[in-house]
Order: sequence, then structure tokens, then C-alpha cells
Amino acid sequence: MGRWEPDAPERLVLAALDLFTEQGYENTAVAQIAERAGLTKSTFFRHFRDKREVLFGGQEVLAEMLTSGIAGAPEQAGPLAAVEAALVAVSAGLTEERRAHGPQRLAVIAGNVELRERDALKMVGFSTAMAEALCRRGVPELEASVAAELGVLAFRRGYHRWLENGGDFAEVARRTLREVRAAVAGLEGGE
Amino acid sequence: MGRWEPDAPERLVLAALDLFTEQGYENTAVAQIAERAGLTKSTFFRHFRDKREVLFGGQEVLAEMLTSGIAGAPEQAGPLAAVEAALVAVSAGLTEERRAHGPQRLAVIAGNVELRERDALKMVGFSTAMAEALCRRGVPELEASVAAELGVLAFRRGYHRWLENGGDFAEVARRTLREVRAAVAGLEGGE
DNA sequence: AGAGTGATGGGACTAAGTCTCATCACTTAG
DNA sequence: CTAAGTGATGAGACTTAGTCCCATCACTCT
Repeated sequence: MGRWEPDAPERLVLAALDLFTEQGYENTAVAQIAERAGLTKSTFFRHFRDKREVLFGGQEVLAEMLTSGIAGAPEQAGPLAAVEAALVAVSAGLTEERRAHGPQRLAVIAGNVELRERDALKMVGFSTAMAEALCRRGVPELEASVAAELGVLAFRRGYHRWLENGGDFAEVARRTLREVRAAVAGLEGGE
Repeated sequence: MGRWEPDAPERLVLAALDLFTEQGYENTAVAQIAERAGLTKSTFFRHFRDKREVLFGGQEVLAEMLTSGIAGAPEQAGPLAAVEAALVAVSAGLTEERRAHGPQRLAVIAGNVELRERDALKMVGFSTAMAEALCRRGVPELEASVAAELGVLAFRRGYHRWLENGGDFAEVARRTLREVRAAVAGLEGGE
């Protein structure tokens, strides 16, 4: 399978990350990314659906982990316990290599609307994936949506913390989800 | 102000909606939309940031209504009561004319990833707008985010119901938010 | 009538994204 | 050891989104 210089996708990701950081996302052409990676525009689009996607690769895998995490939670677990299982399960996909470029990647995304847009879509994907998995466990549709939304919120916050402080993502995510649940309780209690 | 044939933006929206429905979003060129509206490509991009935006116009106004709804809620109101005020306030922006093309618009959006992506971004915008408005009321940041997220969920579901059944949006939204709160309670209680 | 203003038309230009075909590195059967 | 096969890449044409600049036109006000 691997011919020529191996790992074309990874080389493209790294080249893109550097160029986006150096000169900004919109000032960087796909051809330029490909050139720095020793490839061509054709090859770039063979590996990535579009220019944005070079920063969001492998998220389908994470969504898959979320759903299987929920599916694999104990029978008697409630929706939020299942969501916790999902967050724990996804930690297997958050590799140390992924953490290395995380902050740089987040900075680039934060600086561009198109990229924030793609990020929003990915988060919606996570949410519906979890909600559907919860429904398959017999959770009513609305409760599933609420639990999934809270799960995504915890995931986002946990992910940021994990990038800042490191450590085990499963641990961080568990703690973050607990805080979200506390906030929910405070919401209902405080009226 | 109005010269030539008036209401260029509205004509563009209607032309786009028809063409997207007839032949699909990706099979429709901007030049074609402009032509059907009796205008040119230049004018299209003068009124809309990009091709997607022709289906999402005026949402900044809605976000504005959400924030001012929250800001205008009674002092002693809790976060979720403020969110309810936001949803009630936004009903002023959901005109009957908007409802007329709602289903067609939703169908087009549902059929295209780029458009779902833009929709996701708009919802994130609503969420952060509400969360920031809640923070300005002194609500802790995490609770504000949770409440805003629940508010967006209620807004989406209420919007769909409103399109299907009509009636007063404020009424529908209030009922939907109540259901979301019940689901949240069921989530915490059932474990 | 003439200057000013704001919206439009037109056309050139860049870059994203698609498509097709040739080519090259490497594998495997004979 | 060679020749066919396979999969990834290169090359280039092509369409369209989106930007820019400038001329023009409709209408207003003096």
C-alpha cells in the first residue's frame, strides 16, 4: 500500500497546520499545502473532501466510539451514565499525537468562520450519533436529545481541559460531565 | 431608496428557494438564481455573503431578539425563566411570511450538507448569544451554557412544531421548553 | 438643468473543487 | 527475470464560488 514517501495524509495535515498558523487559513491555497507536503492539489483532494476537512480528519471514528460506548454501557445505566460511558470510550481515540497539535489546531479554527462552521457540524454529528444510540437503548427521543446535548457540552469542555492540562481524557471527561450535571441541578433547583 | 424593481433580496430568496427545490442546491448556480430574479451575480453577492446565506438571512436579528429577551427578563428570574423570555421575545421575528416558506426551506436545508453546516453555525450563534446574555445577568458561565443549549434545543423543536401546526410561536415555545425541562428532570431522577 | 447618491451591470481575476487520463512505484504470476 | 496488474500520484482542463473595480443608470435634491 504505502509507496513513495508514506503517510501522505499526515504530511498534508502537518503542512496545512503550519501554513495556516504562519499566514492564516484564507491566505493559504490548497496547492501551496500540497507543495509543502511534496504533493499536488489532485492528491490533496483525493485524501480530503475539501480544504476545511484537513483539520477535521478522523472524527467519524470518534463518533463511532461514542455510539459504541453508549451501546456497551450496562443495561441498567441511565442516559447520562451511558453518555459518561461514551466519553470514556472516546478517550481511546484521543491519542497523544492528537494532543500535540491540538492547541495549534484550535487556534486556527477559532480564527476562521468557515472552520468554526465545520466544527459546529461535527459537534452536531456527535450529538445525533449519541442521541440515536440512546434511542436504541429505549431512551425516549427527547430525553436522548437532551442527554446527547449535555454530553457534547461536556466533551467540548473536557477536550479543552485535556489539551491544557493533559492527563487521562477519560478522567477529565468524567469530572467535566459531573460538573455539567451539577450545573443542571443548580438550574432546576434555583427557581 | 427603492429603485428599479424593489425588494431585490426578497426576489433573490424566492428565486433561490424555487430553483433549489426544482433542481437541487448543488445543481443551481448563483448566476441562474440572479437571472431568475432579473438581476446579476454581482448583485447577488452584494446582498448575500455567499450562496448558502440566501437561505439564512435575518438570523442576526433573531439572535438580537434572544439576547434582549434575556436581558429584559425580570430580575429575580432564574436562567431557564430568562431563556423562556428569550423564546417568547423571538416570536416577534417569526413572521407569518417566514412561516409560509419555512417547510420548503427546511426541506432544502435537510438535503444538503453545506446547508446543514450553515444551520449548525447559526444555532451555535444563538447558543452563545443566549449564554453571554445570561452571564451578563450574573449566571455562572457553565450554567449559562447549559441553559442556552437547552434553549436552542427547545427553539429548534418549537420551530418545527410551529411550522407544522401554526399558532402563536410564543405559546409553542413555552410548551416545548416545559417539555425539555421535564426531560431534564426525568434524566436526573431516573438513576 | 446639473451635481450627487446609491444600487446595479459587466467583466476580469483568483482559488476551490471535479474529472479524466497518463504515469509511476511496487507487487505478483508465470 | 520479465510482464501484466494494481493503486497512488501527476497533470491539466474545466466549472463555479467569490472578489474587485469601474462604468452606468435611476432617482433626488438643489
